[in-house]
Amino acid sequence: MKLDAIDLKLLCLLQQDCKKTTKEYAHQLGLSTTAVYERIKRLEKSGTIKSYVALVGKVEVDKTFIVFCHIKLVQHTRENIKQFEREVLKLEEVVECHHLSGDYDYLLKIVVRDMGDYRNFMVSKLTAINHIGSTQSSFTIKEVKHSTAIPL
Amino acid sequence: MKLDAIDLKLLCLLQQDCKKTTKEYAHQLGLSTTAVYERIKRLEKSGTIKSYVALVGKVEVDKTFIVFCHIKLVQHTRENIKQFEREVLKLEEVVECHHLSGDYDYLLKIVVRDMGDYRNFMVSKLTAINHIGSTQSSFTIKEVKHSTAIPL
DNA sequence: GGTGAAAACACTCTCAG
DNA sequence: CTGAGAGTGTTTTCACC
Repeated sequence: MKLDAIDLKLLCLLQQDCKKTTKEYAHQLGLSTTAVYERIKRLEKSGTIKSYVALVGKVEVDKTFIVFCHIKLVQHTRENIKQFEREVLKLEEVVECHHLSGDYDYLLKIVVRDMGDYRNFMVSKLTAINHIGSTQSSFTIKEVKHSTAIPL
Repeated sequence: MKLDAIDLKLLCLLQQDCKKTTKEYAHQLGLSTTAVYERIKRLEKSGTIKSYVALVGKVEVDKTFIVFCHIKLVQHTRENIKQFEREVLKLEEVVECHHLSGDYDYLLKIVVRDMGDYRNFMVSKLTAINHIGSTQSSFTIKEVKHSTAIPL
């Protein structure tokens, strides 16, 4: 879909806070509420806006242990890749999984409570998946920045 | 703050979709709308719910090039670390920055349009930051999984 | 494509129990 | 936590620019 400058500005606002009133967005964009209302509906229907979600504080729910785990498969057959990805999707602790270029095949971002929980996750869930050759985990000492907004 | 089982269930629902009506959450939780209304307000005020945001499709806004960039600093003085982190926060293309354990010091997640834009970003923005020793970039071939929800 | 008003509706929020 | 009521925002349509 074609997006003009106002659409991008609106998306920026919605990526920061989606619970304001249409009136307020209209004010910030210098448009009428109707115009903004219709733009939002259009963005929703076109799939540009995928969903509206609540962001939860890691500290408040006691899930502050973030791990990045690089994974190498033993063999890169189509079947192995498919099966690995299917299994990873089932693991709720894995919040992101990227098929990467470079030395390692995959990068997983895992969110758990502490090192003990991570060990349990590794032993009973992750390494239970077939075709994994090797893994390398790095732990987040400090989350310097985290944004869910796509830069526009 | 203390969270009971209902709070966690409610947070799960809100992490998936925050635009439903209180009535609907009440129905799914088997409570009255008022009870759910007050729980949500409590979660907001305690900071457990940090914000409500729109999630935007990468494809639809033409920002499908995701890069993970490992960074090593030349020297780990307190001043270097502070300055590096301050500079990184200013870069809108960087959606995540983690201070990591292991070989490299930082892991950055960068979202741009294509390889050309990434090169520009590297040359004119990232490498302009002081104290960077070496970098290593991996490109996402496929985003297998991406969730903004913390597993609860 | 945008505006402004108005009507119908639904939800938020408060309060008494 | 419940249920009902008052207040408010959304949603839709309309005539018009």
